[in-house]
Amino acid sequence: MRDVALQAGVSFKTVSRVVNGEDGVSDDLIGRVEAAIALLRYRPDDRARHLRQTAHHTGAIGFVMVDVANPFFSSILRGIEEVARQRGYLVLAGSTDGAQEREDQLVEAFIARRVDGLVVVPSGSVVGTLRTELERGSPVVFLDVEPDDLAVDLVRSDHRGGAAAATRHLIDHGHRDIGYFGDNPAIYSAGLRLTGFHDAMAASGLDVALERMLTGTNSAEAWRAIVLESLTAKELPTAIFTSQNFITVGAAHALHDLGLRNTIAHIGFDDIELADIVHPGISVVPQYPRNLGRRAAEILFGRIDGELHPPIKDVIACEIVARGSGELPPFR
Amino acid sequence: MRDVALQAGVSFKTVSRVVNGEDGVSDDLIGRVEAAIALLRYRPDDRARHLRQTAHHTGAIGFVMVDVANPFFSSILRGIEEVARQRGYLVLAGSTDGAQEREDQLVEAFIARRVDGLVVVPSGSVVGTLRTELERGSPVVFLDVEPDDLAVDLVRSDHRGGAAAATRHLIDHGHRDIGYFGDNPAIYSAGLRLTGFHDAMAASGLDVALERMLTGTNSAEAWRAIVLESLTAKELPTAIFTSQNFITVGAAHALHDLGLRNTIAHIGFDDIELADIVHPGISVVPQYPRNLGRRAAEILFGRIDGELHPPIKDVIACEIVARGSGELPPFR
DNA sequence: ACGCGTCTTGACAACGTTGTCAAGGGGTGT
DNA sequence: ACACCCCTTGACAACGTTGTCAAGACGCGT
Repeated sequence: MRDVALQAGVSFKTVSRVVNGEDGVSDDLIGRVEAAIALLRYRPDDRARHLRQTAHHTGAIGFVMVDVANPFFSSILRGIEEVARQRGYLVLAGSTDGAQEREDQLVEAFIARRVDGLVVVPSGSVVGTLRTELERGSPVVFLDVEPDDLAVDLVRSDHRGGAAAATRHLIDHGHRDIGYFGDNPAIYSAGLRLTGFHDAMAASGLDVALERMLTGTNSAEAWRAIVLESLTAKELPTAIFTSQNFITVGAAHALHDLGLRNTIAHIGFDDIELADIVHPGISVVPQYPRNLGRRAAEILFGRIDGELHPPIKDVIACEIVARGSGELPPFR
Repeated sequence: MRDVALQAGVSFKTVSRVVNGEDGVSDDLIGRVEAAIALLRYRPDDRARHLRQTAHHTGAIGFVMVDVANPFFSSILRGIEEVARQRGYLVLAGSTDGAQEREDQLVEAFIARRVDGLVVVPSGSVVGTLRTELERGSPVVFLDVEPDDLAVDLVRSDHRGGAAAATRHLIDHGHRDIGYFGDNPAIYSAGLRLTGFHDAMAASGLDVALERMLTGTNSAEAWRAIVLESLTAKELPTAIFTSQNFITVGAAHALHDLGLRNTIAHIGFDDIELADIVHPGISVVPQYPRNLGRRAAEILFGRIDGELHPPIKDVIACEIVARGSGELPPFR
């Protein structure tokens, strides 16, 4: 900016005025300054700009998720981005892979860059940097995961209700021996889904046939192997519930490998591409992640605008999409 | 920082020293400063930090893509993030939806925040803000799209070769009437894939049976309708090539709707979840987007580190994954 | 007791920008 | 001709941080 001022032969305050389109600058000077800007390829520095205007916002929000490569999260990100774009905001995003340490790093980096707010899918309980940030009063909206001891803004699907509905769906189709495959129940959503599964089983007085829970396994390939191995026991369940998109894909592959896709009923949490052209179609309890993201961003911007109402809890109901695999009768 | 200094009864320079872990501060003062930091919940401001150290880097790179919700791009982002994380870098990312205006906005916003470099999937020809940035000498790596008039670092798949191989694959299985579905060929990769298709057809002296190209259609649902409508003509092609993941999914659905999945051969560009458990499996020419992202980020960081070699052009070869649908014989 | 070096600490400028205020020029009303 | 006001322009401080340098305290050798 100094260079531009020198080139145009004006004070750098005048350059600032031109850059910001303030009026009260003569056409002559505007022309000279613009010429100098083009000549020197000057670009204003938002860091300095925001630094000076301490009261104002920085035009960026952060999104801390588990893994962008998971379409569930990238769709959420897309939803957040849509809302942010309308407001001229930028979204900083990062994947934690479920690691607390990485979550702390990301939150710290975002805060150091002075984002105006955060949408977070916490990895575990809310401790460390994130908790400090909440205490400082930074706008934070939780997504998918509800911290147990904090009153915060929250958007999530009804994991427990959805899982219970899915399980009941299998029971209603005559199944008694139902297997469950899910992430480590210490993960909030995974825990709730397991609880929902137990809810429905208990309500019908059924014992759980098979339960496999695993930590840190986030590829469909890994789950394929796990399900494959689990279903080679002599006593097979007549139906399975898979509590997450990668698991559903892995299990579908495994059932396919074993030639059991028409034998063992299957219903999954999260929707999946092509789920309706396989045969039988894969029945699921879909979430609508882009909407989750949009909603979270809307709440966040409300807070950024200074809205002070008590914490919002949006728990979005889940309904079953029946495509065939979840409606198979028990094979025995 | 001033407040922390006041609270601890030291100069703010001493606080700076403690925050940055410089030595030459007595244990007594370190203790007092740390207590004050905890008490006041102080967080350093990276904007001011980087502003002062003009020579140094800001620890962020930008990624401009078409749409994060497309797994192809979110996987690239993930790859970039992995490399960035190792270096302690943050990734700013944004979707353009293929709009030049939005691309300009994003590049401008990233530059205004002084990212150290950019990975870009340009929407059209390289004009406007991005071109100016290149001229200024900012490190930029192009991904998936090669600008026609610029010598730049580039990572992409061999769109033309891959499409030609896919088409030849169909021809080798006896097909003569082959239909093509793809994005507007003005889009770089779509154009090359169409050219590859034509290459293979021409090499075998075949006429193109059916060609549908569309602009701005980026949902599988929309493509399903388009393919559905195209395949109700009396004279059906015996095979189709779909040049992108959403199109492949849409076409698979459409073929399924028409009961033609076992009749019309089908091969697609980009891999797809579940492509191997449908029947027949969907043959594809996969890309490995996470690797593309990693590679682009590595080149970018090389430039950021000041490497000066001539532009790198990584054109990654594509091979066919045969799963059944691409190996169906002509039905007539 | 004095000079010297080392170690700790602080004062101040600088980074690139905007907010505040004052100075100068020109026009208008009397 | 003079007072007044408005319009344009610039000087300077401030934002939160780090780099530079100097000042003071302390220990050691003579």
